[in-house]
Amino acid sequence: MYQAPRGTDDVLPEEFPYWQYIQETAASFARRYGHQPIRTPMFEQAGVFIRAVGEGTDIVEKEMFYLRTEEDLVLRPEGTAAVCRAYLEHGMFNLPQPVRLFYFAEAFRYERPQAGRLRQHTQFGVEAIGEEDPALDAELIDMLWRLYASLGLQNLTLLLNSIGDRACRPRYLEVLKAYYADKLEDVCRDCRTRYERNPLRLLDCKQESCQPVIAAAPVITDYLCEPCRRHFDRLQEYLTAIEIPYTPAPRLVRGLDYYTRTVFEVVPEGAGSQGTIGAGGRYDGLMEELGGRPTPGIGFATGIERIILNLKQQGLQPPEVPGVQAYVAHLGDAARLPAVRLTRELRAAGIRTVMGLGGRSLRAQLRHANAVAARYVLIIGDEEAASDTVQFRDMAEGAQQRLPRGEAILTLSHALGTEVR
RNA sequence: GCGGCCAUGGUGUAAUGGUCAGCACGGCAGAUUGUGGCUCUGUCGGCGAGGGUUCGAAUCCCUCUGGUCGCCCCA
Repeated sequence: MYQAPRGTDDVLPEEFPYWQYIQETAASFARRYGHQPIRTPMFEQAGVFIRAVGEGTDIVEKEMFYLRTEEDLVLRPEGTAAVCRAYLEHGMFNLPQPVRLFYFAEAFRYERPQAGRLRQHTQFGVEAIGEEDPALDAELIDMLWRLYASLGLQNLTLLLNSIGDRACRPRYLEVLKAYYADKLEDVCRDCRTRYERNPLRLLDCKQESCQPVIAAAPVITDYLCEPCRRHFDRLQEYLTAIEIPYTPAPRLVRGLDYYTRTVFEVVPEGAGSQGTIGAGGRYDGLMEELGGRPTPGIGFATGIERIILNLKQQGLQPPEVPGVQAYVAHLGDAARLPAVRLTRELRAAGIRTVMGLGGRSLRAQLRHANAVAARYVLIIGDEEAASDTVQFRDMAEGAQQRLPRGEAILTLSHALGTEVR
């Protein structure tokens, strides 16, 4: 038997209420903040991500799905870089800035699957490009935070940090490396590698043995240049003003190289390693990396599957999605065509309808109607077919009456509270 | 990419080397002429795949596949 590929999930009908609920809520939030939808291809030239996400990152180095082509195409491993490519390609810098966008996009990463970590997952992403005002940072953080609240998620923590920019980060990294220089024997092997390749990630090490070293390490926020300092201070001012309870996280860094200044992450209480449900940050250097003019930007992404995981853990149910409203049961050869026509008419009237199939007994059809939770059943037999009437049955009440066909449709529409079109 | 645990019908499970792999839920059908939910009866359907050990394997061993937990990384 075939199985879905490793690390992928089928989303079955019973799961769809979650998806619909989250997507509708998220889209409505994005629009409320002035954002418009965008959709980019599932695959891109590999360079888009190599340039944007960074050559030394895990995503680029070992997690991209390369397609079998000569063009070096890869399945999109994240959303931001692709949207920035589209921004440049379509000259969106000619639009009123900032350009505010949102999207739902599948992302693909070749990783070892775990609960909350899939090879294909879906992100709700939001980007605001072309403005560096920290008030914009605050807006996006606000959107993400309120979205979770609106979905009913509890006990979340918003971690916030600034990782500086090209002006001040190199200086900090030197300080950090100087600090680590005489401690390399005390830290784990990975950290020794990080020391050479990506010192910022030293702070992110989870090894027990490295914690004391990290705890005493110099903190980047003490080394921010004046503009970054100011940006970060303002952002915190704004967040406080709009009552977003953030937690300063001076050691928070992110695994994508394009981030500058603001970075943030939302984690549930008691989060494991797959805990982060949403994260983002500013990427003021990214457009240049992709060959465009210097253009600031900020965005976030949140994983739909992880949101669902947390909704379930917290016992939160999505609103029910409507099911079948009417069922057309029929028996006898004379009722065959009238039943098909009636079904057609009901659907034309906007009523969600299914018809009994397979020439089954009336008993079987009613049982079926009950199983698919149809509230009303319209029954046509020989007599009804001959007189152009139907038996109109309310399954919940158990009441039934014979009505002329047209009247039955009106009665049904009325009962369902819908208008016949 | 590293380490641990796990794998029986669609779902949840029982059977720890030896009767046709049992049960529940579920699907379908039936319980007199054209009426659902409850009940009863019948029926459908399984040892993840491939090797090996053994007289004999769901059960022991190996490989693969998949899941899961921790690490790494990330949404």
